[in-house]
Amino acid sequence: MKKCPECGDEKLMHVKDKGEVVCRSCGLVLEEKMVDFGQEWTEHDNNDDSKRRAGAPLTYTQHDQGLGTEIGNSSDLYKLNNKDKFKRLIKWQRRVSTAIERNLQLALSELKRISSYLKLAPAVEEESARIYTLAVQRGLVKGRGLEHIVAGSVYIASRVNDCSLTMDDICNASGIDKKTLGKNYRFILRKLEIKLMPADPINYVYKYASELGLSPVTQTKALKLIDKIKNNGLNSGKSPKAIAAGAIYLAAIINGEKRTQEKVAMVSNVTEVTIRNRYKEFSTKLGLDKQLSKIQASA
DNA sequence: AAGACGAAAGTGGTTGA
DNA sequence: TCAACAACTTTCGTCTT
Repeated sequence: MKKCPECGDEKLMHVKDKGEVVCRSCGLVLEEKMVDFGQEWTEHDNNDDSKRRAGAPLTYTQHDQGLGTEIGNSSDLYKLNNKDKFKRLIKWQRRVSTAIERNLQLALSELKRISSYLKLAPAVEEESARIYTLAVQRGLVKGRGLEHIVAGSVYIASRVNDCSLTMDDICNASGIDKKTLGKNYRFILRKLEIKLMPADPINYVYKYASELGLSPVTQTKALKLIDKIKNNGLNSGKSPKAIAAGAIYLAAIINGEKRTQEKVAMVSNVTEVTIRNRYKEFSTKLGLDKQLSKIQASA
């Protein structure tokens, strides 16, 4: 059993889908982004080639998924048979591949641009490309800006993958205003019948806490608060950013690492008013107000 | 002077008729 | 499609430390 080098505790936990191992007591991240490079099948005898694959993996980030084949003009067949037939084939391949593929080429280069600007994880980029490809195939891009659908796909992919990108981030990267992005991503959701879970405040806690320079203890305190908030149904209908910000503000005070509302508002992109409303609500409804006024009295 | 507080008015999203 | 509603924002004056 592994121990946490920080506090020596053995209670380690896996954070879902993130490939991280975190110490339950102090919040230290021990391992992150673990990838298993081994093969995913068991080899029973050395001659079993049935599951081996060849070639590059399929990817949606290339317009033909990396599988494109072109009719060449130097093949033996070309030389042997009549040339007219092959010229016609080449011509037709070009024609057929134009509409959707050219669109995809353009869109994917836009996606690459956004992706590198936001430093997206490859999995998120891949998912964005997949969603976009589906959208094109269903003809959703017709009559709409290509870049709008790209931005929408990126937003959906980031939500699906629980990475803490906000609409504002995507807007900055793509130069599209929030209203348009909102319209388009919901349009894609509806047409592709994708169901989106509300974003989890927990994903924002890691980000905000590190930007505020808060200790791991405070971070885990905030996570525990969010747990309670969820159990008491205080999260429904509220913005996950606001919940994370409020919980962090409260956790920081309780742990004697107080940050000003202004600073928390800065990193979380919620207003001080909202942080006040949330943390007040949390402290009263979770019965922390007495503890809180004690701390504030002694400060 | 900085930070916290809360009222008032406005915005955008959701829901239900 | 429209109205009602809660959450959130913006702005601003006041209070506290």
